[in-house]
Amino acid sequence: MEYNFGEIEKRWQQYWVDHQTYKVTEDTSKPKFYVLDMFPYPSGAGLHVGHPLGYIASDIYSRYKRLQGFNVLHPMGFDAYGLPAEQYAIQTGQHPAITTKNNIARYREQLDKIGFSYDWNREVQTCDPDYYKWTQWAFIKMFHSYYCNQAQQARPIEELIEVFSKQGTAGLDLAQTEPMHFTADEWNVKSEKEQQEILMNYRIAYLGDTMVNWCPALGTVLANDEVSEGISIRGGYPVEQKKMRQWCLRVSAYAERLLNGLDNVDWTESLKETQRNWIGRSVGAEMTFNTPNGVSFDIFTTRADTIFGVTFMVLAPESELVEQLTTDEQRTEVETYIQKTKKRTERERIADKSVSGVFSGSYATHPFTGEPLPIWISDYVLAGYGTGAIMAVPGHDSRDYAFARHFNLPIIPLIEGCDISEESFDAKEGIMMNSDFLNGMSVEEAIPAAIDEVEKRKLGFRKVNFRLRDAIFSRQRYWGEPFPIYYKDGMPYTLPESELPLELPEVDKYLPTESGEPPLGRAKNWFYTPLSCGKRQEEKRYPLELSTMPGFAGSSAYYLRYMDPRNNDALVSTEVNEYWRNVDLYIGGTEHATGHLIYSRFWNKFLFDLGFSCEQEPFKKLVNQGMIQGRSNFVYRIKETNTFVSVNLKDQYDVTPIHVDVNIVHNDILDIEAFRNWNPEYKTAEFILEEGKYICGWAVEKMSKSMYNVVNPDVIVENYGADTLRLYEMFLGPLELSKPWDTNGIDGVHRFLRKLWNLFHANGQFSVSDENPTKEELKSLHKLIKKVTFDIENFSFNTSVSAFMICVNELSQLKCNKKAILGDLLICLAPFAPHVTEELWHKLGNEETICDAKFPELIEEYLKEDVFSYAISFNGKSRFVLEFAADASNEEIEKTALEHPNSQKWLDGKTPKKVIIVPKKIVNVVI
RNA sequence: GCGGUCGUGGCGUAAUUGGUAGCCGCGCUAGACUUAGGAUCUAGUGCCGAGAGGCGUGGGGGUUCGAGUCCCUUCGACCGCACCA
Repeated sequence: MEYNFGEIEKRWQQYWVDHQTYKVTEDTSKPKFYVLDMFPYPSGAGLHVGHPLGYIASDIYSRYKRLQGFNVLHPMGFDAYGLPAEQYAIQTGQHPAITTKNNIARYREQLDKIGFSYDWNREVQTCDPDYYKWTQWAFIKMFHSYYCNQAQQARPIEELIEVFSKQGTAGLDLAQTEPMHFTADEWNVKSEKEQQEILMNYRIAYLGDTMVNWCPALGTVLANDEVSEGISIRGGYPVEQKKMRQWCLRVSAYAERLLNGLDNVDWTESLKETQRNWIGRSVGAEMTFNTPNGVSFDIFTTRADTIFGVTFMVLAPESELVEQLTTDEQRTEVETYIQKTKKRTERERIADKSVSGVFSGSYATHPFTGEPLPIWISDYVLAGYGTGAIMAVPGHDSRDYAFARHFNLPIIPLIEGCDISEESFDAKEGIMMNSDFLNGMSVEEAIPAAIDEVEKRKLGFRKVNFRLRDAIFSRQRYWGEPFPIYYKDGMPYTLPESELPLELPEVDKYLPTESGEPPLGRAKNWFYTPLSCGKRQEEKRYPLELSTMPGFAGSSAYYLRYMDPRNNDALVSTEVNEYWRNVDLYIGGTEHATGHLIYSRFWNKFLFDLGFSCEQEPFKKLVNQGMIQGRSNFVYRIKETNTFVSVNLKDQYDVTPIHVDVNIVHNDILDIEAFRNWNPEYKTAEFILEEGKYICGWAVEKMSKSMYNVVNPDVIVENYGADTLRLYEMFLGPLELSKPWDTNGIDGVHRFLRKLWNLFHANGQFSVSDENPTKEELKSLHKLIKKVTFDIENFSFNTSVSAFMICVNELSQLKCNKKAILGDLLICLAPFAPHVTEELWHKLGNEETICDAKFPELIEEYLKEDVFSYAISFNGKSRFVLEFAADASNEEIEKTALEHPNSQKWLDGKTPKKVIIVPKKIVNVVI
């Protein structure tokens, strides 16, 4: 009987569906384990072999945990809102919902073929109103919350309103957009609109006028993580800085907690470091500088110790201070400069490292020396970081140095012995000089001493600054969650929670309106009419928000929704949340390090503060799978002919390499017939072969259609079976490593599965022996159990596939087809190759499915050796190997080893100084 | 510039965590079988050497009886952040 993978896999997938094998419920009698994949965005191109890599790993881990008796939650869904579907809709007019639905169906079909153990009953799709109801709900909660820095917690805004009416802002420490101070009396006399405007300064979801990344080509604003080097990540269009009123999430309020929380999660150091960089905490001081004409402004510095080296001040061109500090004589020059910087795109600004700037005409007074400091304006100071103004210390900051050199400003050295003739001395080391009370201190001592003095003289205070910005949360696009917001008197109000979801309306076109409003401006009746006594008050029509939410909105709390996906009364019920808690293992790509993984942690912490999530961190352990690159194949066409020459002969001709579809190449050998049919142009192609074959060249490139190197998992499943695909993807190398997909070598893994099959299928019959296994067979099996347990726990799937191969090879040699050993072998293997194993398991007469079975106990007894091989080494160089009984004493081993004729040769009459015996391994003789 | 990860056969990789370097697979070589195949099986395969043996984990140095593993130094690759004050 052949190993008929196609038939087996089809049968078992049907069995799983019929028996709801992987349906999971909250079973409190079992410990829970939550394994999650980053859900995919269903693109039109379908899955390629790179996508399932992480899914296979998580599926293995899920199955392994299930076999260990855990109740495993292993769900899957789709991140269905996003730009590509909308761009496609703009081009074709097809509704993105349809495109998305089709793409999801295709993804689902492909995923099913690979044989994952997902509980599809729990599937979520972010564009489903039943799902985004809870995205909108969370937004409403954020709108109605503020962040208290003292309690380090989000709180309902009603509390704040109460406090304002009693004490104003006195004694409060709140996360805010702008510093504000008012008394209770001042608050109480304000109109509702004025109060609403003030509250906007504190809401966690707020409307704010901020510099945003505006992408004209996409017609929308983008978050910082959606832009790289001035180019949009989606589409690669230029992005410019623009001040706009946008919905924002006060992520920055959580900066400290997001940073500290990293210490309590089991993520890779590099990923944590990426997040730490992104959060960018720096400790320093905020200091006030005054000008003779009464204007004062604040700057942030991490180097308060260099205060005596300040020779000028610099403002960001966008800073509001520019207006106040520019003198009449300088006004024209300043305005010209600002116009010039405004015109430049972010990309141009980054690319151009040349020094530019303009003098404002004003001077600030040095707070210690009283010296006048010229105030300059330059785009090397960023408006968005710190206060948008700096004190320039050209001696010890390379950017200030370049600026000072360019404009001939004085440079003062502050560190004894430093050479600043060519460049600044930026290192935080050395002994201070030219610095009054700091002289003689090391930099390390001088930084806190300087800040102490600043605080003493009331010139400023200690301050922690973060690079992390608030997330810009509106997109001027169609295909996203509508905001549950309507406007009354120009102020935003939330819809009542009971009226959620606010469904995405139909529009005639997916483009901005003629007046430049977002596509939702095209929707008919996009108004909110309040409900009163169950009746819509048609006379009141309030316009609804026209922006939609960004892609990360729907993916921020999906892991919570999987716990309780059909609950219509809560995102997740408290009871269910307390059972599943958070994700034990999360697998996905590093590309989400500064996007989804920050937003999701923020979102969860917010829900935690309000008591909707019972854990501070959403993802306990996180593993990043590597990318699978493409392995392109080439044929070499001799120039101006239709003749192709095999790779090793190509140097003899003048050739053009041409990408050839990897699906018509096997082990780098071209299927000539298929090639002739591939493209009419090649119908009459001639070939110069080597040893009767056309061998293709190859290169590692990104997997993409244009390189003809996309390998579709369906094709592999068709030819080799899902089990081979799963095993091979794991066997390719460590999970975290990026590697090219190379179909060469898949036969080795496929052969292994056939070998396993053949162990129990001799002469076309399933045959299994009832005899007791021998010690040798048990030893082989338990070596495997030990290795597989260790490897899966350590996510070293490639080595455990190797372990299986070794075990099956050994059992083949022993011709072992014992029932007693087969059961355990199959359960060990189940995480990897469920179809083959379930099939064999079934044939054993076991009615249980693999998923009800238990992972076998390791019995160390079977691993015990009778004899051990010792390497006998002299001064660390091993020379020969001797065997000793397992119970041999050290004295015995030493004596025998030294008396061996080979030892005599190496000792050459000398007496050993020392003999070191490493148990079961080595006898090292030190001469 | 700052931070992180890593360098092992022709290739993908492994090494029980400081103890016989190269497991497993691909590829390659030879042989067997055969209805000649992109099939299967057996043996071999780090390098040099006929052999004994020598040399080998990017380079150099160190600690140790013993280093792929630890320390210093240097070269190289990849990733993240970056006019962030």
